[in-house]
Amino acid sequence: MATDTPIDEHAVKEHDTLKYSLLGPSLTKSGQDNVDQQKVSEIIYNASKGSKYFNNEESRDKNLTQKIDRILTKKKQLEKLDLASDRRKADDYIAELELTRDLSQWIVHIDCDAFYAAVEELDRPELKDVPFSVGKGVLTTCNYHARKFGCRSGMAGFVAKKLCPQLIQIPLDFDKYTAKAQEVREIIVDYDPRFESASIDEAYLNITEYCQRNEIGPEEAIEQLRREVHEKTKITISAGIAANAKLAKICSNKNKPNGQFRLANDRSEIMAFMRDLPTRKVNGIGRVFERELDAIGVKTCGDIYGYRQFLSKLFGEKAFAFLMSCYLGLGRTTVQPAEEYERKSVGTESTFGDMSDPVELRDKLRATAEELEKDMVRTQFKGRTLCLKVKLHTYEVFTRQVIPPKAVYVADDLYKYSVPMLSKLEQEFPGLRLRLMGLRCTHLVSMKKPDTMAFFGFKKRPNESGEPDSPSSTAKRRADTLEDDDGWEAIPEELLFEDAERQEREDELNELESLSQEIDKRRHHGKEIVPNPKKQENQEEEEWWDCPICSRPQAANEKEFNEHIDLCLSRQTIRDAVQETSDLRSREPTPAPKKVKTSNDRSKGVPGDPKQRRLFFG
DNA sequence: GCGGATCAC
DNA sequence: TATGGTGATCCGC
Repeated sequence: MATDTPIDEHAVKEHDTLKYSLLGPSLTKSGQDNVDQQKVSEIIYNASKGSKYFNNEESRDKNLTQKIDRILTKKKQLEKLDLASDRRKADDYIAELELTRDLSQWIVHIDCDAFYAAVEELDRPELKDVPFSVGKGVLTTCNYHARKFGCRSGMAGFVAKKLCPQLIQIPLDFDKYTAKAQEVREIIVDYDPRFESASIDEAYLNITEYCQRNEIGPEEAIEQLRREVHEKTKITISAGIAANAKLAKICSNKNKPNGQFRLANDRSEIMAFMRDLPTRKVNGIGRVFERELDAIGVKTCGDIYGYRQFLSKLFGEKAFAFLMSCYLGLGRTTVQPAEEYERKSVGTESTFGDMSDPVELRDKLRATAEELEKDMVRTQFKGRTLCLKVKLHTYEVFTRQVIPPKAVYVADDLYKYSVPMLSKLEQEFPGLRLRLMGLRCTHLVSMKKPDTMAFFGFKKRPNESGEPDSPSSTAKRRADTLEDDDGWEAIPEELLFEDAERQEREDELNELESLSQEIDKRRHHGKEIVPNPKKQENQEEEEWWDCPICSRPQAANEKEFNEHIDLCLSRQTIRDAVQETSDLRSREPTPAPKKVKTSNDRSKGVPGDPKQRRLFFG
């Protein structure tokens, strides 16, 4: 650092935080110990400087600095007050948490080392001794040779090339990684049949029972597991063994690659372990929260205790509870198959060259809708809410959502109901120019029949053997029956609308659907109402437009008219009536039975069908 | 409930 | 030449 030039101290600080941020989210990952971070940071900074990406990062960094200033101001105010009751509240909570401590399980987290790179090396042994990355535009992962140069996942390819000019970049082959991951799973299932896939290359196991049954210690068992995986798949894995999932996850990073670490199931050892652990090592504390905590003086999990009286007021109740569990080294001791988690959304998004032509944007939206339909069919869901995501050419991200009159999954519907959101954005940001577009369905309605029907109490006809369905046989069937059988009894009469009423509601549904189409046509392809404000002047003869929904005349102002229509469309009463009708009509009521609640675990893993899980950064 | 922000992988 | 995709959660309004 130049010390002879006088620089505004504040500017230097911002400079540094930005550089730190530009280093990327995987800074704490392994393989970086011998890297000169200062030099790497300088190269990344210079390679990025002036780009739109850089400008956006700079802007985000400034916002965060302001947010931190507000946090510090608030902390100063709090310090003037009597926080005895807050401290007592925290102490009571700690005592309460302590009662939940469970040291009776051996939980293991395993993590394949540089997984994608390792799989590629098996196919192409010549890669073993040279630095290479998987993924071209952006690195999804890279081998340990490349990491020595400062290359890491999430980094732009051209930046990585600056750090390591001889870097070889090879394309992704997701099917290959999935197949290899399956080989690994076939081995670990012997150690815990209910193991939990956390991603394509990570899993949690509870080996308590395995160790008891085989009269083997946890460390020995995991050494054996790792050896077996290596022998049979040629993949090396790292593992952490501890009393709960949070600790196991931290431990698996301790002796990476190809190593393991055990933290004893002992309260004081766990407390000592956490005391010196940097906050960033905990799953759920990222770059932002790390900076916020650092600003108030919390650098390690042990530091949390001394600030317990401030935390809930500064960061909220959830963060308070989470931080307390970090200080104590507590975490979940349950491990369960990923399929038993409830999926909450299905979505797709893609990046492209800057695009601002309204017709092109609509084509892109249509293509996105078609992609989403595929995923909705594959996962067997409809969505009650549809969410449009855009990223401007400046990298700013915006989302907009609507509640269509019925649960949707067909591309035509996805498109139909998302186009108005796009049009609105075009009004909001004249000359809208995008680099990314995405669609996502939430508030999912399952299209899988057996389970949902059982949940609502509809009985299956007696099966062929004549014996009634036991709960266990129902559960057993659930896993693999997706086919559309029609063996359900008629829906009990009392659950249906009266015929006349049902007919009426169906009519309402049909009418509303055709109305929506009409609205869409008139808004975006018709002559009376055009999204392009420039064309508006020519069609100002009419003073009023009739709302196609409520029939009431509205001022002939495009913006207000659209807003009125949105209001009409989203009227709760219509929505509910239509939703109920369409649900009953298709005999798929759903909300699938709530399966698992995610506790105060701040980790954001992606449960769901492991086969479909996409993982990019190993 | 909506939209922005953060996080994991 | 020029910085990802999928999914989850939390917060402020």
